[in-house]
Amino acid sequence: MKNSATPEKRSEGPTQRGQFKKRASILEAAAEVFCREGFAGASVDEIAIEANVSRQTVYNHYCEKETLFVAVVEDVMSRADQMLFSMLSTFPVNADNLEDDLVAFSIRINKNCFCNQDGKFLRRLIQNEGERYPHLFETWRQQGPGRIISALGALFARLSAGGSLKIDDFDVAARQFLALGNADLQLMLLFGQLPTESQLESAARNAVRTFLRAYGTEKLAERPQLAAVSG
Amino acid sequence: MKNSATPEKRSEGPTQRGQFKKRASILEAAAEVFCREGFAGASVDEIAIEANVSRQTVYNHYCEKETLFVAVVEDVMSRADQMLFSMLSTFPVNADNLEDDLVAFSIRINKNCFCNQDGKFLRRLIQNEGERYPHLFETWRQQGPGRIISALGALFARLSAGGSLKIDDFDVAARQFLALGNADLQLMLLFGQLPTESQLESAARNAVRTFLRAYGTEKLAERPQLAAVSG
DNA sequence: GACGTTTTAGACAATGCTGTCTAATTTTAC
DNA sequence: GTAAAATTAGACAGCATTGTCTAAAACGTC
Repeated sequence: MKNSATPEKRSEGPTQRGQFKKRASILEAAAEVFCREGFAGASVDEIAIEANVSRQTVYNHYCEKETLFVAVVEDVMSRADQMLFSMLSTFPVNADNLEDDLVAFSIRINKNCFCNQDGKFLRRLIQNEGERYPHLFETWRQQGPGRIISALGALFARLSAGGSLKIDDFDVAARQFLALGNADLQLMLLFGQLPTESQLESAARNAVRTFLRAYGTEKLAERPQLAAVSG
Repeated sequence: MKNSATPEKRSEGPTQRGQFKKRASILEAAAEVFCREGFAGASVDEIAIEANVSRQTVYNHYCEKETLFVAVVEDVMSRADQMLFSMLSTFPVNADNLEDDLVAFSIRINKNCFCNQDGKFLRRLIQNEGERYPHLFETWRQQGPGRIISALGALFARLSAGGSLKIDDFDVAARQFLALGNADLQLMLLFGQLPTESQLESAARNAVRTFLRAYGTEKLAERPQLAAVSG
């Protein structure tokens, strides 16, 4: 009874035993190649080679290129999702040292959500294929940015109620916080480059400083801005 | 002497007479298709059909798909460039009504640079092919965002000297101004959607309000923020 | 109307990619 | 060690695409 492993239409390939290493290796390689070449430009051969796997094995696990693509996107999204969750659940709310806390938070969210390989993948693929696979990214849209915004908004609401901030619209402030945190990095990110530690640091400092100038209460001393990121 | 119109390696196709309509039509269609499908996904046939032109005509004007792609990118970039120039050269510096002036400017720069078809094209293509064609986009990087930033920085320096603003680092402030102007629109832009007039308006209001809270001098009354953009 | 140029439709070879198939080989569980 | 499951290399058909070529048609200008 050969070919019993052939994946049916929506099956997920070899089902029973513990050969997860191949799957993981395929997913990882596929993410790399899809990110580099786009969906149309990526060839299954290239992915198989980069995964140290035969092409047939790829087709054993994922019946079509598109199935593989969807699996990769879902994999990256779920990783990004749990990363985001762990980040939001550990945010310190000390209120004293608010500036340093916000800087640390901005650095962490940039490093772990926007400025890593997964963030690059999602940005690129959503921008390219988002219109072609509306429902595939729609869930991410709600669970990713949507949850960041509302969690940040809730945080700002608490800080506002506690008197550390003075904010009218919490969601607007949340979007602005994220936008300011990317202000110095956007150009590099557009070109696919990832920032260094010190670029992350100075971008976050500049962002938080301006954010607190706009929304902070009168506790904050005025310090000079850091130098711009050349990127 | 047939085939005298065949483009040599770097020639630009049929040279003498006034058949610019075909060229323009090809460039327009190619921009559309490259933007929609990416470089690898776009077929020359598709472009020819969308341009109402035979495939051979495309090859008469541009000897390869890549030649056409470079021409399209340069065309879009030059259009974006002169649009940017006309925008920066007409900025009003009244200093009274600073808020409304900045709002109008933010709307105009978003509408004419980031949130139109050319902006969408450049964002998409740079993100996808930027690493593959480094020098092609490098000039844009300097002449596009670079000039916006420094022109805005210079403007802010003037306003700062005149006492309307209080800014430490003008380039940082310029980047932040642009980032704030996009804060409410980034998600739509990522998904390839273009904002409506009223979304542009409210995004700009929110941005300028926060910007002036951070950098304005004490002339500004406090008004409530507008509702968030749902897009 | 004549002439040179441009455009067109279609055929064409070369190439690369997708997805299938097969038969041999390796891995894994027990 | 054995048997089932998974992997491999390779060949393969089908298809789309790129870029070339040709001969006919359309165009523009004088």
